Amino acid sequence: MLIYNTQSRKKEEFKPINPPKVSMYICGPTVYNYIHIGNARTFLMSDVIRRYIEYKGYDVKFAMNITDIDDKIIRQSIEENVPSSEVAGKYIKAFLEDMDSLKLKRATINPYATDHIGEIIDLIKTLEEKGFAYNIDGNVFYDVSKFKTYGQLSGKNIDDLESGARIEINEMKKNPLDFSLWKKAKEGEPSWDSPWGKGRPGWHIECSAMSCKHLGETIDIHMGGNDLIFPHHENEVAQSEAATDKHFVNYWMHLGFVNINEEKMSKSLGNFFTAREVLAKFPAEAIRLFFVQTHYRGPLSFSEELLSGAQKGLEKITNLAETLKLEEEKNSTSSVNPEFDFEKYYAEFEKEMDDDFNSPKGVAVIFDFVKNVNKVIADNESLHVEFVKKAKEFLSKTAEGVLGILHFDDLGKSKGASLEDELINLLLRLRAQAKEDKNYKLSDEIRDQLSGLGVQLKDSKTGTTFTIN
RNA sequence: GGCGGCGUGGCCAAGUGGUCUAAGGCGAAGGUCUGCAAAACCUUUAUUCGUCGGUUCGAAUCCGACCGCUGCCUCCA
Repeated sequence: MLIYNTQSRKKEEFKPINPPKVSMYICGPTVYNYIHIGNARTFLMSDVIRRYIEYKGYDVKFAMNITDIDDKIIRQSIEENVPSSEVAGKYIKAFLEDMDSLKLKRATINPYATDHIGEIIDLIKTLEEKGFAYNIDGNVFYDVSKFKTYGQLSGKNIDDLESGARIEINEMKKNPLDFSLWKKAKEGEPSWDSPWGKGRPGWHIECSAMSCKHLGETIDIHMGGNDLIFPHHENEVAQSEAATDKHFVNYWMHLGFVNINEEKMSKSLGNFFTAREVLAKFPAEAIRLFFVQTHYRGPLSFSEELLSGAQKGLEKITNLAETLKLEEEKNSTSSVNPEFDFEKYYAEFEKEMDDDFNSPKGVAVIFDFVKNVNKVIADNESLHVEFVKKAKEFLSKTAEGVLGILHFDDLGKSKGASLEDELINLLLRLRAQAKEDKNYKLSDEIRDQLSGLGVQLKDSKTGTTFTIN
C-alpha cells in the first residue's frame, strides 16, 4: 500500500509501527458553527481512507479531536450571548449529527480539548523546562528559533517567512513566527488555572497533547486539510518532537479543498454550503460518490449540477444492488452458475486503492463490475444463488464497506412485511390483470399515480418490482 | 516577495515515459428489449492531453520558456 507523504512529497510504502495496529489522527472541527461541505469532504475522505485500511485487515485506532475552546467559539458565545461551553456543546452535537448523516464511521475516540487541560499544561511545562517556550506575563509562546528543523514539513524557509507581509504582529513575541501555547485570559473569558495564571490553551498544543495521550508519542498517520500544513501541523511537529525527542508522525496526509467557481470554499469568503443544507437535497450516498470520484488530494469543484450527475451515476449501482437483494430474498435457484471472475474485480479494486487510495479508479472498477453483472442478468432467465450471493458480497465489501456509497439495509423493500407493502402489492396484482386484459390506460394510470406517491415501478420478465423513495 | 498545486472530450475526472489512437461517471445521438415506460444491454461521442520548444527509438507523462487559474505564508478542512 502506497501513501503520499507530505513530509517527503512522495508516495511511500506504508509500514505501520505495530501491525496489525494502525494509529490515525485527524484534526477535527472547531465547534463554533455548522460545518460546510468542504469540511465534510475532508472528514468523509478520511473515513474512506480509514475504512480501506481496515478493509486491508488492520486494526485502526482513529482519533478525531474536537476543538471546543478557541477564539472563534468565544466570539460566537458573545454574539449568541451564551457561555462558550454552550456554543461548543450545540455545535458538537450538530457536527456529530452531520457525520452520522454522511454515514461516517464514528471515530474510535473524539477527544475534546477542554478534557485535556492537564495534559496540555504538562506538555507546555516540559517545553518550558527544555527551553522551547517562554512566558511573557501569563502568555506562553513557543520559541521557533529553538527548533532547528522548523519549517521542514511545509517546506518553508524561516527567513522567507519573516520577510512575508502577513505575519501577525504581536509586541510580546520574540519572533513573529512564535506561536501561543497558553493564552492569558481576558476579563470574562473562560479560563483554567495554570502555572502561568488563568488562561486557555493555544490552538496547536491540544493536538500534540491529545495525539500523544491517546495514540502514543509516535503515530502512523496524521491527517488534515491542506491548509493545516502550515502553520498548524508544522507547529504540532515542533511541539511534540521538542517535548518527546521522538519522531512525531510517520505519514502526513493532507486533503484537498472544495472549490466553488475555482475558488476555495471558506467561511470567510461566504461562498459555502453547509453540510446539512446539501444533505437536505441529496442523499449521503450521492454526496459520498461525488467526493470519492475525485482523488482526495486534488481540488474538487462543487455545484449542485455536478452532484446531480453523481446521483444519477449512483442509481446505476443502487439498481443492481436492489436487484441482487430482491433475488436473494426470492432465493430462486437456477441450475446454471454463470462463469464470473469475482477475484479479478477484488484484485483490481485493491490495486487501485493500494495506490494512495485512488478512489476514482476504485469507483471505476465498481462501475465496470456493475455493467458486467448486469450483462449476466440480462442473459439469464434466472440467477444462481451462489452468483447472487457473491455479487452482492462484492458490492457489500467495496461500495458499501469501503466507499460507503451504498447501504443494502436502506434499499427498497419488496417483501410484504408492512401494510403499505401489502397495499402496493395489491395494486400491482390489479395492474397485472389490467395489462393482461390489454387495458393499458388503467395499468399506466396505476403506475403514474403510484409514481406520484413516490413509488417507482419496474416491469421485468419475472414480474413487477417497486421501490419507495 | 517566499513556497506549492493545477490546466486532459460538452461537463466532472483518472492516468505522470511504451499495454494511452487516454479509465470511469454525467450529458448527447442511434439501436436492442418493452403495449408504452422504467431498468438493463450494445454502438457512437479526445489520433488528443494550455502554448511553443527540447530530451528520448518513444511523452499527456521528463526538461525549459510562456500563458491562464489557484492554494499556503493570518483564523480556516
